[in-house]
Amino acid sequence: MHFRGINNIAVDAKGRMAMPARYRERLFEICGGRLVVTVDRDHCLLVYPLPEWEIIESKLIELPSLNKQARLLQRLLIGHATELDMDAQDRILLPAMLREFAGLAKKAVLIGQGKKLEIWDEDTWAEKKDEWLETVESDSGGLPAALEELSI
Amino acid sequence: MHFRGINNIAVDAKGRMAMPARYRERLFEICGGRLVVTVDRDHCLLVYPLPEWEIIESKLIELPSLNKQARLLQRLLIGHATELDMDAQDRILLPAMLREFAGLAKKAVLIGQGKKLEIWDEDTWAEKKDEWLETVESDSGGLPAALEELSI
DNA sequence: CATTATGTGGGGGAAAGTGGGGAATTGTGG
DNA sequence: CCACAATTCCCCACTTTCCCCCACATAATG
Repeated sequence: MHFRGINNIAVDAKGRMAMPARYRERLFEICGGRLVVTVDRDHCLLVYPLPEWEIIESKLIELPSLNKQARLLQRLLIGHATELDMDAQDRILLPAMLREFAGLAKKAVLIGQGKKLEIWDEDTWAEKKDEWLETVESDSGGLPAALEELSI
Repeated sequence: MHFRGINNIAVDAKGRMAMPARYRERLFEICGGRLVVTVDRDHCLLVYPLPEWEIIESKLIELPSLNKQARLLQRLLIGHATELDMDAQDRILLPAMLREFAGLAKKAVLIGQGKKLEIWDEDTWAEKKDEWLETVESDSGGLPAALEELSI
């Protein structure tokens, strides 16, 4: 049901990216290969099955229009949300603008994250990963309530 | 159903702008190509399908006339609202006054925002985007309740 | 080792985006 | 009311991008 795990992925000169085989069947069931890609504040890309994205989008649209934070999120997330269909070879074409945003060169990494997938530039991912390993240990102050009680 | 995603757009010397192909069919269904363009506080332009605009306009008109903010909004939004039809090539002609308002030069950006579209000058958009990305990270205090619990 | 599944790359046709000439329409001033 | 100017709109031509298709390379399977 959920996406998990990591895949090394090549992005070719045209900006295409093959969807790993293990996701294909499921993606066709869930959404007929219709995906939505958008940006994340950590400079990676988020990939949702279309129906899953629409739930999130609806929540965002319902937010009060005059609120500054709300508009900011709407513009970043909805503004960059691009609907992509998988082609006959089960690839998706990442728009140039989104590739630039995530600093995607030739080598990328696809990360399963539950209801969504994340695409990272390989180097960026490696850096961040090291960074997080340190942060998680030290900083356990100021967590939201739900996190304080989390048992993993 | 909703508008989303980003398009690079050229505004030609006459002030015309091609509507991206993926929106055309839908726009003709919804409103027969009849659009309303107006201004936004953030110096971009807002584009609504006519019926959608009429809902917004009604809400604005119903606001209390003695409230300063309300009058201000009414004058800005209703005052600048211009009805535009798409031409035979699916382009719209942006009035000079609105182009100036948004600082639109040759290169612009069209952003899907749910029920409406936004038109930005390319440079302005890039600046704002960077600004927002920083804001999102640092400032997560003082969010409306609906935002605190948002899971994306 | 043969055979199938999976990833990767590129050529070419179709569609979308862009720009400019000129006709038709509108508005303005005499 | 007419002449002139400005604007708007339609048409055509060019350029760029996208997407379908085929081909091969690499890895997994029996």
